[in-house]
Amino acid sequence: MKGLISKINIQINEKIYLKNPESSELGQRIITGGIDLINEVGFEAFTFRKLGVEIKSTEASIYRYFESKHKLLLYLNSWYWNWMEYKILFGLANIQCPYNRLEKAVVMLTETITEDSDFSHINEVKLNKIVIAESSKAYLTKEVEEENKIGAFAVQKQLVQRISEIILEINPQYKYPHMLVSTVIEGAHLQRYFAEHLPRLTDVSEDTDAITDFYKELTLKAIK
Amino acid sequence: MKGLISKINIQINEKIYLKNPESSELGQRIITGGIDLINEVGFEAFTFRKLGVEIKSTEASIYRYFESKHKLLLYLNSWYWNWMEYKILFGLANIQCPYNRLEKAVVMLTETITEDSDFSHINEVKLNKIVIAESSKAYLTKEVEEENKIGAFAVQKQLVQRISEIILEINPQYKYPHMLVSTVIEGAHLQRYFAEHLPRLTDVSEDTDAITDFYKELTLKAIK
DNA sequence: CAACATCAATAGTAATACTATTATATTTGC
DNA sequence: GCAAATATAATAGTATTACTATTGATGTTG
Repeated sequence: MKGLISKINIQINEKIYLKNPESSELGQRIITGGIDLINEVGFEAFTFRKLGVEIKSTEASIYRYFESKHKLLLYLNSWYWNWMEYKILFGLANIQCPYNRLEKAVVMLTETITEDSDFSHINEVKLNKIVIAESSKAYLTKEVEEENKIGAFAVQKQLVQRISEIILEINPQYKYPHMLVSTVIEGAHLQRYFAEHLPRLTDVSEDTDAITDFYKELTLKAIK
Repeated sequence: MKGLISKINIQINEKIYLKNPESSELGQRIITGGIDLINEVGFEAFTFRKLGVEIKSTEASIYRYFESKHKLLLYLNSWYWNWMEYKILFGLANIQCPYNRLEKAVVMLTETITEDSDFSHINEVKLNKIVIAESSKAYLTKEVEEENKIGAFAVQKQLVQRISEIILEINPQYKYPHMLVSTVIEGAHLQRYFAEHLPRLTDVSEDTDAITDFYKELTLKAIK
């Protein structure tokens, strides 16, 4: 089982980094250590200096790999969505019925990641937490459009496109497939965050996964 | 018309500021100037020093009113949701049918603000842009829970609660009213942002207001 | 094995977020 | 009516942050 997926090499847009962190041992430590530290202190308090101490390197060396901490966040975000796309592609491979395909995709997009696939030095459970709490900061900036031009958000857009196509297969008349998919993706992340920190904004239930349930139901009703 | 609404005084949680910006002329300049500057340069690049120059005061004087730029953002956010609650309360006053009440509320929550109500020194059109692009940064921090404890997000929570109650009036069996409402509110903001900066993630149409249309339809179908 | 490229460390700079202290008005109590 | 108390904002900082210029060490190739 591990065989197939472990061979997958996640390719990140070259314009996001200065030097490919996959290409050296220090680069990999920057990524794993960065994920740990951002999770620990949050993106605002995260600095390359602190990361340097953590991974026993220096600020300046980290700047060889990433122009800024914002670019590192773009990298992590891209990695996550690349990984998610593989995961979904793989998960949908044997499903023919578009209804079932859509349902499975929504579940995979909205469920919490609880297992590290372990095919790289990147822990997807921790990375999922960063995507939930920090990734909107990757595009809510004055630089979005330039970063979009260099392809920093291409993976997400492709994934939204792919799932929109399944929706159109089910209901070719449906007017808002992209809005629905991006609402589900971003909404689910927000709900997970709310459930943990601002429960009054959500409807948490202990046993079943209310968030996945809610978005599954919402999607299927919306495209009817 | 202006009579009624102009008498409304928006009260902000005292724990958010050091000195009430409504209480002095400088305080009001901090708010109006702050809104302008955040809109212009974005929250990351916004500093109290720059604001001081803009409003012909100083950094230190602004620190008399707000402990940090983050607290100023919390203030603007609270002000906006307080204003929105008044607006919705007012807008629903003469509507009896819960279906129509819900529909009107969703429209008011998701439409773009194009007119400044002009009953204060605060421009709601500009403030709406800040809420869309920056307000998630108000709660996506490691300090959320403490800030939540002092009531920084009480207004939003109350509004979500109010609209959830309308939903339950229509369908008392519906399991996820809070999730639906917060998904609609945050989703609509995100879609407006995407439509402007990352159109591939949405379905923009020039003539009608696709975003309001989408969320109206989504809400009504969801609670069926 | 010399030329060249790759790599990471030292030691900075400019700008940012935030504060301690003082000077100047304004209000209040008697 | 004026001294004491208070409100107000300015000056002049500090500590930290994001980011860079330069150099020395290591590895690679013709």
